[in-house]
Amino acid sequence: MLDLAILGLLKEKPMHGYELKKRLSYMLGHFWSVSYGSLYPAMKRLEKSGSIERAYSVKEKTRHRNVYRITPKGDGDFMTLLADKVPVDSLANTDKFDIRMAFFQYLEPETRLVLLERRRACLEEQVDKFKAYRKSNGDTDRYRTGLLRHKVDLARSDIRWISRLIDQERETIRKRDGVSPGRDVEPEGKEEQVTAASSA
Amino acid sequence: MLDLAILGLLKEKPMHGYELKKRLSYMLGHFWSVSYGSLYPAMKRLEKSGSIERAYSVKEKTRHRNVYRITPKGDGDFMTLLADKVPVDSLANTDKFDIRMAFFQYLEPETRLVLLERRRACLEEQVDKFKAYRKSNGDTDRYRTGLLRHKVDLARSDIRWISRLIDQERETIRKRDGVSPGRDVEPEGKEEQVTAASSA
DNA sequence: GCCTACATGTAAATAGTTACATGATTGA
DNA sequence: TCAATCATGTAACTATTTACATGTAGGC
Repeated sequence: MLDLAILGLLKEKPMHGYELKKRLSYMLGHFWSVSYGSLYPAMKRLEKSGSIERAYSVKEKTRHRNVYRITPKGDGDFMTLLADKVPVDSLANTDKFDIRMAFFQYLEPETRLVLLERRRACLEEQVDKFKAYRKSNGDTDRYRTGLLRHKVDLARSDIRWISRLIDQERETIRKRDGVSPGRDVEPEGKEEQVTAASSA
Repeated sequence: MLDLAILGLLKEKPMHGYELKKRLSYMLGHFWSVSYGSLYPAMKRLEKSGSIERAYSVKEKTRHRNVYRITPKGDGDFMTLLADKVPVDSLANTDKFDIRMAFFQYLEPETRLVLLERRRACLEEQVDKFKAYRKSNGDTDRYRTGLLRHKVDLARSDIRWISRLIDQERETIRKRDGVSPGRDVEPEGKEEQVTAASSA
C-alpha cells in the first residue's frame, strides 16, 4: 500500500522524502499515515528495485535533499499495484480501497467499473453477514447490537455511493463509444482478472 | 487490541483457542479478524503473565483441547485495556473504537460517557480536516474530491449516532441518581484520565 | 476412502511504529 | 538566541499474516 502511495504521488511530480510525507498525510492522512521510519526505507527499496530514481541530490544552500522521480518501470509497477490482481482483502478493507481510489484518475473507465463492482459486492456481503449475525444469535448485548445496526446503515450508505459512481462510469463508457445500441445489462461474465490499463 | 478481545470473550465463558477464534470472527470479524498464528502465541503470552489460566486440558475422546479461563488479574488487565489511559489513536481509528465498544457493557455509564465524548471529538476534528483540505487546495481530482465529500457525510452520520448514545448515557446517569437538579451542561473540565470502572 | 471441520502450534516474512541520532535554516 | 520547521536516516520493537506441519473425527 505504501509503495502504491509513493509511486502515485511521484507521478504528479518529483519529490523528496519530507515533502512526500507531507503530501501523504495531507492527502491520504484521513484514512492513513506513514512515519519516516517506514517511508525512507521504502524509498530506498523502491530505488534499489529501479521503480524510482534520484532526480537530484542537492546541497542547495547547504541543505541536502534527495529528490526522487518515478521511472518507466515504476510506472508499470504502479499500474500493476493499482489494478492488477487486486486481492479481495484490498477491496473489502475500506482504508485500502480509499487509497486505491485516490488514484482512480489513472485508470480506464472499464477498470474502474470492475473495481467498483467488486467493492460493492464486498459491501453487500458484509451487510448480509451483519444481518445473519443479528438474526441467528444469542447476543443480546445492547452496545453490540446497536453497533451492528449502525454498521449496516453505513454500509448501505456506502453501497448507494458506489452505485452512483458505477452509473457514472457506465455513462462515460456509453458516451465515449457514441451511444451504442447499449444493453444496460451487465456482461455478467466470468470474473475476469482486471488488467492494468495505461494512463489516461 | 488482541489481548482486549481475548480477555473480553473469556469473561463470558472459558474457551479453547479454536472456539475463541470462531467467536472472535463471528462477533468482531466484521471490523477485524485474527489468524491462529496470532491467536495461539497471544494466549500463551497471556497465560505466562497470569491473565488467563488453563481451566482444563482434555483428551476427551482422544481430541485434545486446551480450555482457558480468565483470572482475577486478567479481569483487572481487561478493565485497564478497556478504559484506562486509552490512547487517542484508539479512539480515532474506527475499527479499534468498535472493538472497544463491543465490551462497553462492562463499563460504568460515566466511563462510557467520557469515551464517547472523546470519540466524538476525534470525528469532529476529522471533519474539520476534510473541510480544510477541500478548501485550501489545488487538488481538483474528481475521485479524490468525491471520496472526501462522501467521507464527510459518513463522519457526520457517525457523529449523530455517537451523540444519541451520549444522550442515552446521560439519561441513564440522571435516572440512577434520581432526577438530580441536573444541569445539562457538560462539566467541561480538564480532560481527566479515564479510570477503569468495575464491572456492571 | 475422502473431504470437511476440528484442534494446536511454529517459523519466517511483512508492515509498520517509536525512539533515537544528527544537523541546518528561518523567523520572532 | 531560541524555538519551530526542514531534512534524513537507523535500530529495536510491535503486531500481525502466511505458510507450513501434524493429527483426529464424523459424515457421505
